[in-house]
Amino acid sequence: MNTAPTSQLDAIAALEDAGLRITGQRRQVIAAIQRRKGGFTAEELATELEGVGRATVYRTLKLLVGADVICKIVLPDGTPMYSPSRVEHHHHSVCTSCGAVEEFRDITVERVLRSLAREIDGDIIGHRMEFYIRCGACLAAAND
Amino acid sequence: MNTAPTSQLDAIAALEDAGLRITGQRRQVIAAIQRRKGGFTAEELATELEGVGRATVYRTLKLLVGADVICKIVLPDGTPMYSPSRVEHHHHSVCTSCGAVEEFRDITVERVLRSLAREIDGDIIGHRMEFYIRCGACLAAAND
DNA sequence: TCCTTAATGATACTGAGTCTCATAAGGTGG
DNA sequence: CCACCTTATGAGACTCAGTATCATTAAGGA
Repeated sequence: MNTAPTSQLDAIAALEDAGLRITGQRRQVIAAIQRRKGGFTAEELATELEGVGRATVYRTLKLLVGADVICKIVLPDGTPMYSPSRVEHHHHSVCTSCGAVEEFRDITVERVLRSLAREIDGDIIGHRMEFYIRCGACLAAAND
Repeated sequence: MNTAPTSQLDAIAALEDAGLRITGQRRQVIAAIQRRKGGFTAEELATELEGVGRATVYRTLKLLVGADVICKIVLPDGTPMYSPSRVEHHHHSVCTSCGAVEEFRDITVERVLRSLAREIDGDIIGHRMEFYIRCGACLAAAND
C-alpha cells in the first residue's frame, strides 16, 4: 500500500519535488498542521500563525492539498475543513459533534467505483465521498 | 421505489405539507426550476427572476432542498449547484465539461453504506457522494 | 373581510477564498 | 559567498455564496 507524506520532512520533500521553494512561512504552516494531527480550518491556522499572512496560509494549504499532504473535507453545512492525509487514496468520516476526522480506505468502496464506472455513460474523472457520523466518544458522552 | 416531487404541483404540495405558504415568489422559483430540468446555480435563478429578491431565491432554494424537491451538489472546485430530484435517495454524476447532472441510484452504493456502518466506530448520520465525469456527449464532441 | 403570522426585499454583513502589486526572500551559477 | 533572477509574501481590496436585519407586504384561516 502506498502511503502519503506523513512527517514534516515528507511534506517538505513533497513541496520540493514539485519544484517549490521551502520558505519559513511554509515550514510554519506545515509545523502547525503536524502539531494538531486532526481536522482544522484555514482560518484557525491563519489566526494561530501570526507571523504568516492569511493569503499565504491559503496558498500553502492549496499547495499541500495538491501534493496530497492534506485533504479538504466539506461538512454537511458546506463548511470546509482540512485534515492531514495518512493513506494515499482514502475517504473520510467526520464527527459532526466534535469534528474528529477519521480516514478509511475500503476496498468495497473501490469496488463500487469500478462498478459505477461501467454504468455511467462517460469517463469518471473523480469523486467526492464523505461520511458524517457521531463518533463513539460523542455517543458515549451523550449516554452519561 | 419511492419517488420525489417531480412536477410544479408536487413541489408546491411538498411546501404545503411542510406548513409553508404558497407565495407568488415561491411559485416563480419553482416554475423557473421546472423550466430548466437540469443543473443550475442560485445566482442564475436570481438573475432570471427579476421580480424575486436574491434573498428570497436563496431562502426558497433552501426550503426546496429540505423538502427533497431539489438537491445541492458541490463541484470539485467547490462551486455549488442545484438540481431537481427525481428519485428519493440518489447520488449524482456531474459532467465537468458541460455541467449536465445525472441522478443514479445504485444498490451497490447502499450496500457499501451498510458495510461501512459496521466498520465505523459511531453512528453514520449522513454522507455525501458525487461523481465527476466527462459525459458521453462531451467525449464524442471532443473526438471530432 | 379581518387579522395574525409568515414571507419578502433592500441592504449590510459574514466566511472562504482569490487577486494585485510592491517588497522580500529562496536557491542556483558563477 | 555573492549577485541575480525568479518565486513567494503581505496588506488589503475584491468576489462569490449565502445569511441576518428589519420595516413592509401579503397568505390564508376565522
